[in-house]
Amino acid sequence: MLSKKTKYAINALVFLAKNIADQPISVSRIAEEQGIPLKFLESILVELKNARIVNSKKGKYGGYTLNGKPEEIHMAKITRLFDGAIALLPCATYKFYERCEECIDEETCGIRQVVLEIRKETVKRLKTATLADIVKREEVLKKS
Amino acid sequence: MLSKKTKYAINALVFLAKNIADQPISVSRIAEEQGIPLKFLESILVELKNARIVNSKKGKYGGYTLNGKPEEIHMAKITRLFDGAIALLPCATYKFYERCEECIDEETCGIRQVVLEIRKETVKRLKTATLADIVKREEVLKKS
DNA sequence: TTAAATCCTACTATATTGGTAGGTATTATA
DNA sequence: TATAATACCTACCAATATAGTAGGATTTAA
Repeated sequence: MLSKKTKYAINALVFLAKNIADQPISVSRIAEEQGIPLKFLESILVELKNARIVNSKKGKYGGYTLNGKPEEIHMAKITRLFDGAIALLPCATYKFYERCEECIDEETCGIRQVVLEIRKETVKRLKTATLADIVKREEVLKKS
Repeated sequence: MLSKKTKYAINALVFLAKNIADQPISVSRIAEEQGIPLKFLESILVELKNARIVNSKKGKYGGYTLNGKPEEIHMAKITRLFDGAIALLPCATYKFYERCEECIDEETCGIRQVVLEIRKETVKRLKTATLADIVKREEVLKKS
């Protein structure tokens, strides 16, 4: 499962992607419109800023903007930032690899092979799910 | 991530699949050979028994056997038993469905659509990963 | 009768999740 | 220059899940 933090982050980013303008958007506005607890969202946006996924502008009329095009920011990156590994087992990730403690022979582990295939497929799909892709999907869904 | 409980359960079941005989296999033997804490494995096997995935025989020379063919027992079932939902969001599962609290319109949610597709693909692969399939994969891997 | 097994109930330590509280620093504008 | 609105920082906290452990009761083959 994605944590609420990740889900909130994606929601906030999609909101930013839908509201690109000259003025940055404040945390309180995002929190209100997306139904996210204000203080929690604040901490999420600071993390997104440290990861250079958004830009911030301090002071009055400050707020956040996307750092990059909506086509470049995808769910895989956000998920990894907040939840860590995407794979179902530590031995099947490449960004957060760890050996399975109880595993006898990783190289010939059938479970790992299955999980590797699932991770590959999942990451591919999460990378395709850019902010632009999500916005587009919602437009299509609203029409039908 | 799969919990250790799920991973242990799959390991134990694969072990049972590799060692089908007239006599049931005791928890202590599985624990020893698979490197799983004995008491923890006991509780796992009781759950598997209650879910009718294994049979048990009490008393001396008792132990566990698979309830069903290795071709019929798959990772999706085990994962759902111990970890619950497979999908990345509660709104994208059918066995454990729950609405996302903060979601404004589930029907037109682009994130949900992505997650639904991932769940579908993942479940398909986990269902293909039967005990027989895992054993077969390991045989192939050992040859190369 | 005994040894070896499953099964049952209760407990526990640690980490993670999903927040809250309170204040500081920065900046546009009146 | 004062003020209001904003990002940013530090610390805390309650609830839940995870990964077990402890100690026995019950069952059964020999």
